[in-house]
Amino acid sequence: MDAAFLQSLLGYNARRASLALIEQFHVDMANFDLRPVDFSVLSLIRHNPGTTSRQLCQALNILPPNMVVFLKNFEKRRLVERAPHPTDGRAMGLTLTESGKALIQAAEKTAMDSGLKATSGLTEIERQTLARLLQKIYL
Amino acid sequence: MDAAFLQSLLGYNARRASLALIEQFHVDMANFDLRPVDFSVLSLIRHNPGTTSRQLCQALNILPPNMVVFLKNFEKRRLVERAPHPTDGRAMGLTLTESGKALIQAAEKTAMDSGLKATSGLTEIERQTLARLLQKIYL
DNA sequence: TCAATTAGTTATTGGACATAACCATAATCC
DNA sequence: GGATTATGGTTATGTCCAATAACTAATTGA
Repeated sequence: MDAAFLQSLLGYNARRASLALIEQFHVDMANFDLRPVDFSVLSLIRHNPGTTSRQLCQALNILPPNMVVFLKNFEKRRLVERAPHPTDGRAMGLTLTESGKALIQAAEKTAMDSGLKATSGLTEIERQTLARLLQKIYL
Repeated sequence: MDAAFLQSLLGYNARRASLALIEQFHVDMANFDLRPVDFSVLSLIRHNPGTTSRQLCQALNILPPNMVVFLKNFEKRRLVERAPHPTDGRAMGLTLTESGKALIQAAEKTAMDSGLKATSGLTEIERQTLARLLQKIYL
């Protein structure tokens, strides 16, 4: 099967690689019960304590109604807590609970290892080049 | 918002870049009424006339029941024709109609331009490097 | 002050992908 | 050569995820 033309398209290559990485992610993160988007949200809260739902939506390109579902789920799992925002009465400041911190800390380590496993054919230099070029596209 | 950690993960970068490329694809391909997966299927049939549904499924990592829907749609639009396979009585050989050829030929040109537009911050060398590294992940 | 904007939420919809079960033909192997 | 297994294709269905519409409450700003 000749797929040479498709393989000349960056969109095709990016999508196929992305799916391969996500597949590995699912395997390695099974113990955490975290999908990629869950992981991203928790990681952002960890590194930006007190952030709001809206800020997370903008950072991750997620629509607010969907974020509500994620956060509600995190609260039910006692991973995230919501406190009144200090300056904006409409917003809620988001922070991780102790178990949330423990979970995302371990999950981040696992995610890094998963990425390395899925890109075992690349050198460390190539990984850095790849990350840099991909960021030039979406940032 | 500090997203430095997420940006160190290749999976995150690949997914975000992939979504950005697909978004541009949708804009530019609006006139063709082809989603990325439709485009990929038609392009493969163009470059592999006589191929079977199963071969397309394997090449694009699509499950057979979903491919049926795509191909049925293409037949309804008079873009693809199915003929009895010369050697396998179960299979059908897939070819493009004249209008199918005309459509995908124009669509391929548009898709290439779309990819260039979405990666305007990259040099041609960088695009080639990126494609090569991404293929190392999923091939 | 009051109109416009923003943060958050609820309910619902639509699309993409996966699963189960099935028929017809091919290939395999006593 | 006939039974068994595997494969190509199909139908129906289910699930998960992203998008839309509509709403409340609070803030901003002319």
